[in-house]
Amino acid sequence: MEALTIHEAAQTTGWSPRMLRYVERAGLVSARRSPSGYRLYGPAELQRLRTLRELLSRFDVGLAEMGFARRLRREPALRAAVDSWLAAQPRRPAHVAPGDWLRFEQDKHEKLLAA
Amino acid sequence: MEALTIHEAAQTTGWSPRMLRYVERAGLVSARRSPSGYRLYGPAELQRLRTLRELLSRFDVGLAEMGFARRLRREPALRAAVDSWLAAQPRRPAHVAPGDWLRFEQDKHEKLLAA
DNA sequence: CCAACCCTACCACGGTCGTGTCAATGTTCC
DNA sequence: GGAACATTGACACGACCGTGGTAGGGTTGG
Repeated sequence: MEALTIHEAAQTTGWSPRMLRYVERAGLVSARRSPSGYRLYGPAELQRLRTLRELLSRFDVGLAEMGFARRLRREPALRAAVDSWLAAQPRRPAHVAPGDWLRFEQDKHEKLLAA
Repeated sequence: MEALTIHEAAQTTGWSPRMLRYVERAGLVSARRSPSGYRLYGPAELQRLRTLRELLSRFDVGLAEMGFARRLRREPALRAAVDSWLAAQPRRPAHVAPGDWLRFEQDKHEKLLAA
């Protein structure tokens, strides 16, 4: 089985060994461990590390923000609350009376936060 | 027209005036301005401030994280990249051969990042 | 056995977040 | 016109983020 040590994985992915450990602690890319506790990076992890790196630099996003995105996708209640809060913001549709729109969104919030 | 000054809005929403200005600069809740430049908070803004406060404390989320969620929803390319990266993570379905699953996700990433 | 690697656990340091306070200046209202 | 508010800008400060380093101790392989 082809598996790279943390230093080798760093070389081929553009991260530093230090950052690979940090990325793992951030819950984004974990490596399996050898019997003695060494991190072992397989092709899947290497690919994930490369695309992660590309994503972060292309959009100027941080690891913490990726962590929050991950949280959004595994906590449906959080996602629903955030989504509905944000949905109530933008240019409200002109064909809905402002009062009605507001009441609609308020109700939605009450229901969601009551859960 | 019923509109509160920043101090009054603070009282009834649980924020401090300082934080109301901060929230505005974070792009989350803006107040319209009086002719002389004073912020004027209407019922809609007050409601949004209250629900925002509830959301943040209930889920232990920060303003910056809400800002990122907002970014996710208004930058489809970012959202697609983040979503697809995260989608490739969890326990991969056992009925798909690991190699195939990996290649599938890699292809998806290449297509998305090439856009 | 020894060099070269790995582990965790710390210290450091500039940057941002969340918050308060203070200063200098303009507005409202009695 | 003076008290009580508003504005922006700055300084401060503890907490966390991203990153590097170092230290003390285990593992691997020639």
